[in-house]
Amino acid sequence: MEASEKEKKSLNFIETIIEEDIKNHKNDARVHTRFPPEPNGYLHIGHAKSICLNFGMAEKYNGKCNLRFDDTNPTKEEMEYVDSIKADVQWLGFEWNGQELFASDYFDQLYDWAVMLIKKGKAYVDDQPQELISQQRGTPTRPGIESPFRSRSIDENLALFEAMKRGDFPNGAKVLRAKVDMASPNMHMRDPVMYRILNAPHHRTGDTWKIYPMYDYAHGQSDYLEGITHSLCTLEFEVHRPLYDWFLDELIDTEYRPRQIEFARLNLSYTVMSKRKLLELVKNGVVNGWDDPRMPTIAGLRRRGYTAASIRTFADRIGVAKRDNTIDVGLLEFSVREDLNNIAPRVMAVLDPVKLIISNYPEGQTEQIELINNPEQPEAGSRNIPFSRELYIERDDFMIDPPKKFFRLAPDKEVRLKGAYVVRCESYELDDAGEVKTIYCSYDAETRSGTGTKNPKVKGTLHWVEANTAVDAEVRLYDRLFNDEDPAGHKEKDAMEFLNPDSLQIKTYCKLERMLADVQPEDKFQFQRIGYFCVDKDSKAGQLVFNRTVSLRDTWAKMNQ
RNA sequence: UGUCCGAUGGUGUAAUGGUAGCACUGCAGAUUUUGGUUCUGCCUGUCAAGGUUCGAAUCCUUGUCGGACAACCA
Repeated sequence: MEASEKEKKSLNFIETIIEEDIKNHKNDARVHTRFPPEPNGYLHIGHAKSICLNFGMAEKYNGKCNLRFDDTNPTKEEMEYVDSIKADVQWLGFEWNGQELFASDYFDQLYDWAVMLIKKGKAYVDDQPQELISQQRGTPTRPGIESPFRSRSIDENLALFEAMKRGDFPNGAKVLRAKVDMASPNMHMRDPVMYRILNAPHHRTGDTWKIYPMYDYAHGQSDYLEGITHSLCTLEFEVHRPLYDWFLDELIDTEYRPRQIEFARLNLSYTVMSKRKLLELVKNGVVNGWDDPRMPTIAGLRRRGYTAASIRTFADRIGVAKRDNTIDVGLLEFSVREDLNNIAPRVMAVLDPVKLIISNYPEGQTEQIELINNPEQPEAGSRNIPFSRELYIERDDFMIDPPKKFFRLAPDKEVRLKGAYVVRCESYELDDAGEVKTIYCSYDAETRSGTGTKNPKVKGTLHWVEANTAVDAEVRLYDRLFNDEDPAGHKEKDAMEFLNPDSLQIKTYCKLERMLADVQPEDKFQFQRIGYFCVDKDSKAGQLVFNRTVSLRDTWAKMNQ
């Protein structure tokens, strides 16, 4: 049955290719992918798509997936990022094949191959400065012209390249170029640079190397050395593919060949995704670091309260194709709500408290109210919370002069207090500022939940917290960082002009039911009727801090828009 | 005035020459001691024009629109 279900499910274009390759016994019908981040920044939700794809294909086809750091540029890369990337991949729930790998593991082999290319007359040392080489490359619509050093003798090239390796020249003095075709309509084939001189220590190879390979020269061969079969990358590398194949053609002679396949990167509405823009947000202090809960980074989403499972489901839902796409950020929110709805314990929390006094409830009396922990999970059981004469309810749940469809509390109106009694608003008191200070109600002792004696139909049920036992907390309400659907998509305006000034709202005087006094960072809850919240890493006993992951669907708020 | 890639409801994604489906969103209703969840129903789509074919989202031609490419970045 499972097999027939699998057959029915349609394939994305990558799965189609893979299944075709398996059928043809290409590369011994192996499937081996890799996730190849450059360790120069934090992973974001776009990387998550790639991670889920690469690891997902390996899982689905009983293959393997490597984690390989593309560390060919020592001036940009740091060990710190290696660690954060590993942590993020693991948190997402994936296990890479063996040890993590590095392109720098292959520097020796890459060098030998470069020498081989020189000997074949397919590579040469160019002495020209960067600007000149750049000029000679032409433009997409005009062919380039050949470097005067292009026809150097093999021996000279060999000697020069070795001298480059030795460190005889300053940065930028020379480069090694592949001899391909300066007239190619593909810019990347116009004698691309293979090696540049970089007198910089590498985070793994230290001072061993003075020259470092370029991405194009390193990536395909790294894939080859690792036995990668399907090298999945984003669309912008499409034009690099002929070069990817060119190096492999010149260098190797086996039947096994890795194949580069490109897919469209993820774009999310109301979000920026480029490393540069993300860095700008951090550097300018718009957010508080890479793991700010408003950031689309894995670390940010995690701190925000997203579950790994919800991100994986999201990645499944958005699919994979080659056309440019912008996913509605609402789909991400839907995915996390769906997961949290199933797993998050329900608790009572009042974010904007106003005192409610039940005038006819005996002073000093307390009773225990039993509340279901999670209606979606009967086995999660129930708990008791105290109820007494003085409670807090949400300010929004009371209106002096309510509109017709307002199902909550108002003068002379009745509501049920969740799990407890039906109360009727008798009067209210304002403070000097004209804000509601206290609401006075009466209760009907026979309406207690579960007793069944009396169950009047009331339209609304409110959450509440017992005043004396409530614990205080700070709650951080997050909203989208940008007000514009495509903040980075404007030619004339910078994304930063569309920043949402209300992306963070801090509630300082929240009242929570007492069981929340003892929670740990990343613990997740549904604050009944409000949304999903998780404990922030800033939280301490006695100084609780919660982040709003996402609000509940709110048809009432929608009606009032 | 180059090369390559792409175009299916509002947003994504299927249909691989044979009934345009699914998800999200939106709308309407049912259930509900969360205005949550769940359930039901509905709206909305093949970029255009030709051609091939009994039959085209799918194949061909032309056009239109969008994207990528000119780091010693990845």
